[in-house]
Amino acid sequence: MNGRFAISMHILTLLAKAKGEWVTSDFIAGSININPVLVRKEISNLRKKGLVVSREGKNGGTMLAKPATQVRVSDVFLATRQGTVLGSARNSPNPDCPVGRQINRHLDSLYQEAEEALIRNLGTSTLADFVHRFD
Amino acid sequence: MNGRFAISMHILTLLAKAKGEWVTSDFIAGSININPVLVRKEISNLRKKGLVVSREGKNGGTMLAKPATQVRVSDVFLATRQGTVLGSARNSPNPDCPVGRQINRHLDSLYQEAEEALIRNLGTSTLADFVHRFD
DNA sequence: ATTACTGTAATCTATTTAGTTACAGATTTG
DNA sequence: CAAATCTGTAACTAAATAGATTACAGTAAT
Repeated sequence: MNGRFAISMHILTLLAKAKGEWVTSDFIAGSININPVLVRKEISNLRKKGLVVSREGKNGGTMLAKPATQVRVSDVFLATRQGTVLGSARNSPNPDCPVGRQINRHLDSLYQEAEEALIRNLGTSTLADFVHRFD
Repeated sequence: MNGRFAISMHILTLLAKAKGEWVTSDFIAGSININPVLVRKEISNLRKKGLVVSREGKNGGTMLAKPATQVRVSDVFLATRQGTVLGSARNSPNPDCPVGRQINRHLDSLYQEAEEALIRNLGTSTLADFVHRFD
């Protein structure tokens, strides 16, 4: 995983704290200290995953699609990950070698089991729990 | 995590199967299908972590430093990871924002807990278990 | 009509990761 | 000791990925 999870958690935290208000991508970008376009791209992804809703035009912005108590941290993780957490970089091992021929398959199942443990852990807390950590 | 974990698991699997033989980086590179120098770099890291031993000169090579039953997959993970599994890319949030000021700290503890769950999972199997998966 | 937003494509830059070349040092073998 | 075969590393290049920027069309309020 990369910084996208962090950006999404930041966005969602701001939205949770602004309960019921439309928050602009410029405001969010100012808090994260990144470009507003990146924020909108990330929001676009969160919207596709059903976590937020947006409104265009003047006084527009974004808000949570559901209460923060109903968003698990694992939902955010699943929304932002690409590929696997462990090795994404895939080698092309030698098919003439007994180990090379099978290793990707075995690594895959190893990755999958480990990732399930990770997701189970992230599934034990919600966005609301995370927001409660802030002063 | 990146491809380094996969490369290290591949190396260690070959070493486990060649029990008691000095295996050359060229042979390993041929199985993984990458450059021998990359293999030696990775071996250098594994050696520093006490997982393998090497011998220079003619007929030299590398072998496991201890039985495959005594190497947990989590040891390999810990030997190859850099930074955290989840967000490595760190933003520099706005310190004037209450959320921006605290988020890195809260994300850190979230990451740490999740990573511990991952490591616990990887700690349940050994290199020997992994090697047994091969035909 | 103007202003303040979102949405997205296209492009550029920076960072990270992987691959390569080059060569010194170690050890065996003849 | 000389040749052959390895490791160990530094220095450099290339490729892949992530992040930033520009530009502009579309939408909604005033």
